[in-house]
Amino acid sequence: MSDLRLDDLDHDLLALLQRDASRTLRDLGDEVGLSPSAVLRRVQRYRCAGLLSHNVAVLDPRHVPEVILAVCLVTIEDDTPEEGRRYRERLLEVPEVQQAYEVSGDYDYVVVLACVGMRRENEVAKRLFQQDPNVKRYTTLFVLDPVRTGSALPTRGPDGVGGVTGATD
Amino acid sequence: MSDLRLDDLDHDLLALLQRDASRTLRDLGDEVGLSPSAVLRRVQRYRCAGLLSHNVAVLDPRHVPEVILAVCLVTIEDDTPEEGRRYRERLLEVPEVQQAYEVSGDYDYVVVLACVGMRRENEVAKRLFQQDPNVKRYTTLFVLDPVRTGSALPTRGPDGVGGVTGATD
DNA sequence: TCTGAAAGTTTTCATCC
DNA sequence: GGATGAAAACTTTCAGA
Repeated sequence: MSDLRLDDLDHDLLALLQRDASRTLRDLGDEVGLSPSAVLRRVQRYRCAGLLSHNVAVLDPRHVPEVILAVCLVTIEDDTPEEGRRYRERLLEVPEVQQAYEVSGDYDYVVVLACVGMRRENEVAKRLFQQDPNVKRYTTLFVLDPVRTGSALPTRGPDGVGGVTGATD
Repeated sequence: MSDLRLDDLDHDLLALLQRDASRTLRDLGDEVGLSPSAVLRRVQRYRCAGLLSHNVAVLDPRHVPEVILAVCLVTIEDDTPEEGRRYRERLLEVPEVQQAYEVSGDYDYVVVLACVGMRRENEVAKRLFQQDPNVKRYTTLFVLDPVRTGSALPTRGPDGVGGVTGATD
């Protein structure tokens, strides 16, 4: 794992790829002022470093009928690290768990569920929260409007903050 | 906007594409038992219907140093629909707002922030929550462990629930 | 609607600047 | 580091079953 210095072009490319990964190397190069092969060399560096992990297709939720999004705020019983590990494994077993975060503060976990139909939503909530012995209490916030979705990460901070590390193979 | 009937192969393909959109048509076809051109025809149907919107690159947060994820739970002052619209616009102006949901229940908005450095995190929280006249109160849950991230949607429910609609162009 | 082959791009790599 | 040009691979189209 070594440092991977990123210049402005790198930050731009990473932002573009996080918005749309289907653009050609030529297209990307035209936008940032580089040849296709120069873009490729940089992209390969990101991949080798483990910074760029993979590409995913994004579905438009408006075209998946009956899809329900819900944010669940979970408080767990005081438990051992081992029990926590097992609870996270149980979360990962359910494909409708779109996101799950262990957090600090007023709750212990934030879980985003994406289900087809309210019936499935209830099944999942029952399994993961009501019937789970590790869960003390939980509350569900149903999503009325997904104002913004995605998993884009910024790569640079306000000033010089934000070098990037990656494995050098 | 018309119905787009999906069979089991379609559900499988959509799940595969949401996991990894870089696989070739041949590769996908081999996995589900279809020729590359048959896969292409189906994928084009999803795109024309608006179901498949675009592809994005996923960064590994472990290789973006100083990246901080936080889930903010926001309660707003009673406001008009117009004020709500303007608040959502202010959220969308900030690139560090990775996700934002208007929700029902104990809070009004759930906002996921992804920032490089705690300093930037504080700047953004100040701007969007502390200084905003529409916000009554908010609480921040810092992410200790991103157990699962992503934006994958299921396309089928427990039983026959979950036909898919899309625009036919 | 699928298969299989042909045409057109894109990605990739070696080479040079 | 970046540009150029050739080779390989993939996507896309189309005729035929």
